[in-house]
Amino acid sequence: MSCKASLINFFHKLYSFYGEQKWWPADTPFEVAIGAILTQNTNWSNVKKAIDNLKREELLNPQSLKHISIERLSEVIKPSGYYRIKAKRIKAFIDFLFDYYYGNLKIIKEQETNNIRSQLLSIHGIGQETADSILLYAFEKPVFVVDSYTKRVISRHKILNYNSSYKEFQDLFHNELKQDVQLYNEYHALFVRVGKDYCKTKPLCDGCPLSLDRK
DNA sequence: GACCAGGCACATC
DNA sequence: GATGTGCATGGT
Repeated sequence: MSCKASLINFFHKLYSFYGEQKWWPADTPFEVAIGAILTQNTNWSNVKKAIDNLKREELLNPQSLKHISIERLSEVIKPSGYYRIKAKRIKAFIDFLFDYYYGNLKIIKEQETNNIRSQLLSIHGIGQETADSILLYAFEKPVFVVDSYTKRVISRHKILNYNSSYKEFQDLFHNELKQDVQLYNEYHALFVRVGKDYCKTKPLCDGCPLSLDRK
């Protein structure tokens, strides 16, 4: 089928239009994981404020987050929105980290990808997109991250229905593209970039590098 | 003031 | 399995 050509073609169009995105914007894998939780249904500019707060308070490390109260954590991450829920989710992640891995992310990375994924999914507040973001951007595993922008673009091009499952979208990319961490890294980041610019009200409208009107 | 943003869990049918 | 709802801030 022509999906292979289409998907890699989309990638090249986006890449030549926007260039390298240099994701994930974080200094450490741990920061990626916390950022992945904070960015759930939230603009990154708000997440950045929360992360800056955590850094300023010297809280952006497993030990500090293990000992901080959930109330205090809520206040620090407030700008990211949904702060009460996200504080619980971060705590659940930290508990997992200390219950099974001595608070050390490096130990997790050595395991098989699907094994890590199911462990992440068992943590309260970590769903498929958050788990896959951590797998790809923190652990550098070749897992394609599907987000709302991805679904909009793919469904607008009538490759899949918008209501298709997460797995169906992910399988599309896994099957049609080579399993390549750098490719998946850049591709997802480019979807987010093009989504921010063009997908708000009129996805793939005039001027968008993936516009339906230009071939 | 309305609308949106790099989701997820939970209730209900 | 599908659908609806609560969660919340800050930018446009």
